[in-house]
Amino acid sequence: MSDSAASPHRRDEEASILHVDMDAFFASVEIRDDPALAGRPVVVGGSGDRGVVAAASYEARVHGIRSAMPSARARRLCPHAIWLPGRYDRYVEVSRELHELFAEVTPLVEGIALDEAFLDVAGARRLFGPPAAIAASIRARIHQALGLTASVGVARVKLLAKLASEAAKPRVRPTGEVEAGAGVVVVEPAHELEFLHPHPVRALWGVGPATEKRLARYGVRTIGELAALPLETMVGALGPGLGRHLHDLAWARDPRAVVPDQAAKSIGHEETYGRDLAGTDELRREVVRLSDAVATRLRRSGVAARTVTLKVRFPDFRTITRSRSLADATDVGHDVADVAAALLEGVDTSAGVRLLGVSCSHLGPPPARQLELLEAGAAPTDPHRLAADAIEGIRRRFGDEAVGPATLATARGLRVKRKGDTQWGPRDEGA
DNA sequence: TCTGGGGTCCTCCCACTA
DNA sequence: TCTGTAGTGGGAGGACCC
Repeated sequence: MSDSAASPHRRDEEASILHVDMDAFFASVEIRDDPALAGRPVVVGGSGDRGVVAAASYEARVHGIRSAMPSARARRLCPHAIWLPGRYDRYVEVSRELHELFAEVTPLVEGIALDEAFLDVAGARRLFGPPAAIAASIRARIHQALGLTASVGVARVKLLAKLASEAAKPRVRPTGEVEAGAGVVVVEPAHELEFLHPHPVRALWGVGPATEKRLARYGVRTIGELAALPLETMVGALGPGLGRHLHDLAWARDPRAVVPDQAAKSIGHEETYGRDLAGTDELRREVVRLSDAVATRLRRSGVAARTVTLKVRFPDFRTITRSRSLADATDVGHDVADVAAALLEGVDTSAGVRLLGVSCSHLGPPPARQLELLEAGAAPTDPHRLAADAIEGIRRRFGDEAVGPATLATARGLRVKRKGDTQWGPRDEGA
């Protein structure tokens, strides 16, 4: 038997993928920026009744508070917690600094969220040593440069690197004490299944509440139990796509590479309102506001969209989407709003509206650039586009609130939507 | 327990076309 | 011309991720 047959993986497939995950990121940034918060239960998230927890310090987690938990429940669990609304722009800034540190090690960085990324360090070994040493040094650099702590998982494939970083994190003991984490956990290729199989199926990428429930009907609760199931059974239970995918993951087969700088496939905004919206005028105004924000981001990203999707959530939480594709791609707020408003007209909103969303997909080069390709020097002649160009120029100089659709004007200025301004739910109207 | 925002991907259905 | 079929793209919705 050859070496490659005796071991589960080829020798060149070493553990060289890192998953770096910041610990309680948003809360930690707040505590770092205001040391008076240190050691106290800090919760970042929407403080209103319809908000959710974005991040909780470990002192808050001791009380059972977790991210994505409804704020009302978190408040009951820990009434004396310190609530912060979150500063999205600040987290983006810190995340950028974090990525600068990653770039010192490898260009192969795939950002997953503001606070986590995969790094492929196979090519960095000659300069920086084995992946485990790179992981420890990145962790130390983050602490030294940013004053924040991270947990790092190292493995041959993404799935295992992610589970390893989770295993490296601090945790709350049942006694309520916070136990420091290992900081770095390496899953050696020879011990992958031993590490993977005791995890619950929910730990697999692609298994949420619905799939977990379906698997439970087959008596499958752990990844090891899932791995023991024949592939045909998995395909029968979950369909060919998901069934095969999960079966592979359960055997530590995860072919996904670390892919840096992936272009966005859609750009959108949605907002849950503190009170349900009613009335055509109010809804239409919100559609214009969301469309304006989406179009602004399209233009700043240098793309135009062919499909506009409107999302409506009713007071009973039923959610529908309606979309329409255009003959020509657009990045003009007026065009997006026109389509979104037409879609809204086809929806019965008499029961009220809890959430509205507008998103754009099928992204490609903007019309001006398409024209340029055909006819160098050609200028756009569409009046809405000319207006949009002018608005963009003014906003770049004087800020987003300087100019915008007339329908958004109020006595206190323009009500312009910004990314991250209601990230974790509507603001507490009493606050 | 009463559920955010910004995304991606997959599946199903339907209409159109060859 | 009609019918069956397969491929394709749009639209809708569900599941999932952080």
